[in-house]
Amino acid sequence: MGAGSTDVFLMGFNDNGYSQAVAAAQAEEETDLRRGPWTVEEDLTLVNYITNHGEGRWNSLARSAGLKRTGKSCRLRWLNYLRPDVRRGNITPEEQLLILELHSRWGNRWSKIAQQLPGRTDNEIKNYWRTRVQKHAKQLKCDVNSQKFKDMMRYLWMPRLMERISAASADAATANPGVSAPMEPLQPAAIFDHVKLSPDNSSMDGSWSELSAVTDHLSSTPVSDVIDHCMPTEGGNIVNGVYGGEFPTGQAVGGAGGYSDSFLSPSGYLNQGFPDFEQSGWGGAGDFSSEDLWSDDDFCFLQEQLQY
DNA sequence: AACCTGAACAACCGCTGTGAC
DNA sequence: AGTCACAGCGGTTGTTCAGGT
Repeated sequence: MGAGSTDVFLMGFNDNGYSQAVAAAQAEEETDLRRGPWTVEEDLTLVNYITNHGEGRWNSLARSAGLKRTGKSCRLRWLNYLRPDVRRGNITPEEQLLILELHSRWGNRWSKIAQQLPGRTDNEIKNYWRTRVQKHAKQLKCDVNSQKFKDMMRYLWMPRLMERISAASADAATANPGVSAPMEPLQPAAIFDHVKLSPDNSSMDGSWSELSAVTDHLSSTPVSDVIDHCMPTEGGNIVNGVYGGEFPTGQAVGGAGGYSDSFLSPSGYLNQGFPDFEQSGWGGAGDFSSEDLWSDDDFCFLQEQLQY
């Protein structure tokens, strides 16, 4: 069936006067639309059709391709699974770091966050957040949206990820001098440099270069030092768990001065030192599983800190 | 071996924004 | 200006599977 005849075929479906929900329900009754997991045959049909005709006009596409699916279902299947550039597999530490950072800035704007992670879908990032990140919050008995947990991510989790990325990068360079590591992990600072900000991101206060400087500093600094020194002074300046774009770059890179040792106000729950994460099972450099971010010991320590 | 539980992922649902008419 | 279809987004639910008991 050519495109022309398709258009003629579709004409009868336009302007039918029903609301979307009613139309969808009716269509489902009349055409016995399929639901649930996609079969291999359906996948092939969809891929073949899009290869030949392109994507878009999903309701039309579904009918024209002969799929007993709603347009929404076809779109979702294509975008989240069948698209050639979809990346499968574990979320890398670099990606985790970026997700954490972007979520702290944008909240549950999954599609916006996904745009910064090539090949990752909003659904995948959303699932990652719900299953991994929220799990940690639950284990720590604090709300994922609480300041406590946000601070925890920003000052414990993210620096730790940066360390792991740097360590893995260094290991790869040592093991294979002159040969690129298979993963070619980005340096922490580079991760943020690679984020392409659209014009509407001007609300981020132009802080990415500053953030890069900070991440540079963090990645070359032991975690305990980070915890001790990376808190901004002048009232903390932490808004909604992020630095609000006012991180004093020069002071951060300079190290001495500019940051309060009192660390987290008002409770100071993280200013009492830091456990030896290497020894307590956070996994060594190069352990890139998405698990092992927190060991049991880590949780015990953190839970103690959170009892205030 | 059977059952239970929870993690991970896929898919659906409801709502909103947008463009065409 | 109002209505409609559609695309897209975020929240939620369903399914599968691995690990534990």
